[in-house]
Amino acid sequence: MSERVKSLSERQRAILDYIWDYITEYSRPPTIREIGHAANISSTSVVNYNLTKLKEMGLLSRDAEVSRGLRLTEKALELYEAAVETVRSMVRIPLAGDIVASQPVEMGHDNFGVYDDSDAIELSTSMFPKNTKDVFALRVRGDSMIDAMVNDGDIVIMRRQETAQNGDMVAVWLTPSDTTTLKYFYQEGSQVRLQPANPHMQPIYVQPQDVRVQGRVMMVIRQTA
Amino acid sequence: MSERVKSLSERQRAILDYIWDYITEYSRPPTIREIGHAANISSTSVVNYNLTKLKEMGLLSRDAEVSRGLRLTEKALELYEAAVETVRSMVRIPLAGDIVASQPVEMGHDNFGVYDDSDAIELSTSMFPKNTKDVFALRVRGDSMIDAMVNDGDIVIMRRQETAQNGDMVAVWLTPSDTTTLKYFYQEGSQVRLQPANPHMQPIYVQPQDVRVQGRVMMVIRQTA
DNA sequence: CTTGACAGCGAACAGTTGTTCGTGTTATAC
DNA sequence: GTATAACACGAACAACTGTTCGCTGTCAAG
Repeated sequence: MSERVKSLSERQRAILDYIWDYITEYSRPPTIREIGHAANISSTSVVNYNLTKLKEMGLLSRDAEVSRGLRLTEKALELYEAAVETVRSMVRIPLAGDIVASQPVEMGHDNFGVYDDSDAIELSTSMFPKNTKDVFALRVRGDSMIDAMVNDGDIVIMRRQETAQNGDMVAVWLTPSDTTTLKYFYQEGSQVRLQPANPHMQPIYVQPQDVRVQGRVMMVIRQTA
Repeated sequence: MSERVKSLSERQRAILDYIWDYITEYSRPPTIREIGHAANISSTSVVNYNLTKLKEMGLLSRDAEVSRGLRLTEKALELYEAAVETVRSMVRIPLAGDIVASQPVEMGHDNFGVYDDSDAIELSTSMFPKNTKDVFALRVRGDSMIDAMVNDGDIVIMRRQETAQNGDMVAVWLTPSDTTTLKYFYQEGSQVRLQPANPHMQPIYVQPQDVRVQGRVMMVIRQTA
């Protein structure tokens, strides 16, 4: 995120700052000329030029031929919005880290409670009636879990446990391939069937000693807006 | 407060509603003519007249001689955010029904607040900073949306709106094939690109008149335990 | 040295936008 | 019946606003 910001020219930074300030103060986006005046740019075309640049960086979106047709994107808002977290009476689940296919799930055994407060997921107790001990959230990195219908950026809420019941969706560490995947777990006779969430995909069968259950997936959340 | 609201004429109510909806959707206030068009008022002066009335009632403030110089006051915001205030800490979203590929999304226009309490999703407001008007949840039936990485039984939380910004994930009704799908929306020149959430899949290109945006997908939730 | 990308300037244009004015309609009070 | 206020209409205007175009200057690559 911040490396993108580094590439901002001084002017673009000033423009972005002004847009943010203006919206904060007036609850509406500024005009091109207002931006130009604030950034000491005499020509509207220069403002337009830099706005296009900012748009290409994904920091704002524009509605063509609409007065004040500017909007800051989520990416831009992140730069300005400090954590406006307020304390609420509900389940607070630490966003403990990332989950990637190439390494085991990090189980924050020791650093429990050391997680950053701003990085947490809040869920209503009605959706989480059970106790929340050993429950944590992980953000999925990469699209290696896409076969489990879990995408890059999704948040997986799971409970740490080393065993699984049939039908549980679990995060498992596969020793032979050294990979982490999310699968439905079925103990069948002497072997284990790992069933992808995507019903169009075929299950894989592994030996119990090659499977290390890391935790049970309780929920997958995908925020698109 | 409410006696003041009673004194709103039907037109003023429509205008205020439109301003609220517009700001929610576009993050900028509408113009006088946009208001007039939405409220079936042919003359800008009539809109101006009613805006003055609304201002006198303290429901909005205006910046003279500034395009889109409208702002809703706290008093007006109360009218729309009242529902959220009661719960305070979380948002209660009606589970309005099912979403299937073979028919348009059902939009519960009128039965707002009449939904069954047991069929609702509760989310923390920290995950949902915006207003919750026209926000509802649908349970996905069938695996026809699997290409959008949305599975049978998943819950889609969406906001009803008929337009989309580039990059929004939307539920769209495709006229030629009579199907509903979830796709990322991109207006590109004279055509629309619908990008599947699964990055391994190819986008489809359609003509704007063949696409009917039903709503914006704000979140997808999958409960596995 | 030349070229091309990048950044910027100023001017002009067409469409948009808030404002104002004269007029018409309706309902209520006197 | 008429006066008054509230509400509405359409037209016109000046200012505002996004867009486009030709041009200049800088600077690193070839």
